[in-house]
Amino acid sequence: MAIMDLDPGLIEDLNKRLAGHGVRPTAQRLRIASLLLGRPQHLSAEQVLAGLRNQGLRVSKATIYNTLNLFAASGLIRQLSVGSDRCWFDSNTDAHYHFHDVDSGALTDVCLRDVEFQRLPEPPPGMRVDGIDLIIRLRRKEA
Amino acid sequence: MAIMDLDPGLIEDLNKRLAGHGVRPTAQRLRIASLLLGRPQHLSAEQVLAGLRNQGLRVSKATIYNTLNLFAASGLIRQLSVGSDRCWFDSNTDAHYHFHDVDSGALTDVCLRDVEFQRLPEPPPGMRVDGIDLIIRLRRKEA
DNA sequence: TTCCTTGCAAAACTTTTGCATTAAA
DNA sequence: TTTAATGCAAAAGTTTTGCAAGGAA
Repeated sequence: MAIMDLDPGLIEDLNKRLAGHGVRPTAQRLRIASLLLGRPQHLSAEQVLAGLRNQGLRVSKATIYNTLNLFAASGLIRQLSVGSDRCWFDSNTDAHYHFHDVDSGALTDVCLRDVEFQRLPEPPPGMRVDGIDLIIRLRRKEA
Repeated sequence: MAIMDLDPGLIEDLNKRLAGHGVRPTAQRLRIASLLLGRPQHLSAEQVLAGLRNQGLRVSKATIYNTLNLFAASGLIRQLSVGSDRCWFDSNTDAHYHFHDVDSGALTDVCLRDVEFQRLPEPPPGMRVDGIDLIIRLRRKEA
């Protein structure tokens, strides 16, 4: 399956997004981008690898990690640490928060305006706030 | 070094804390508790292991993980996921939040009353909020 | 005895690295 | 031609598991 099998308009669009973040758009990167960036979602490296291989593509694990780390460093995606094991790559880079269903592990976005802070602490001297990670842990309601 | 080398009052105190959480107070567990629970701190499993071995104790990695997981499950400590790699065990179980210095990796407590929410989202139907993890990422302020 | 805890080694799992090959500028 | 990206395998790091031995109830 060649990169040309993707919709040309989509390729063009992803090309611009990658280039706009200083990322050279290679075939593998476009593949990964087309899998991940299409809609807001949270995928593990393993899921991205499996998704591409299900399309019949030949991709290596190293390239997956290289690319996901590159995307995260250049601001195309966000890396989330939720459980203790693997981490998640979030295609939604708008500021937002998360619900975390502790039982199922599921992550759901919480949009920015559903949370308002009345008070936040001053950062220590010489430091500035780089971002806020808010995870609302959920459990099933007892009867 | 026997467990008796610990202050008897401390042992008694830890004994009660463990028992109060349904954890049988064995020698190794008391050792780990005395290292971790004495003051608010964030330690990795590796750090707990090294701390005990520095005291000349013979402890296995499996026991460290067994015990830390048991402590976390019984509410004696909290497990934190911050970076993507290892996780941290927090001896402070009071509700609180964290600063995370992205450059150094350092974690600092933010006390409950330094954060106030004006609005929080409703949990999805059938779910209840189990807790809120708030991590304020910090970077050095540019000149 | 019986059940639980511990140590040790090995396994499992996630992520990174080294290096040769390939592709792109 | 020169640099960067990719695949593969191996390595590194963290956490879990299997099992035998030891301890407590």
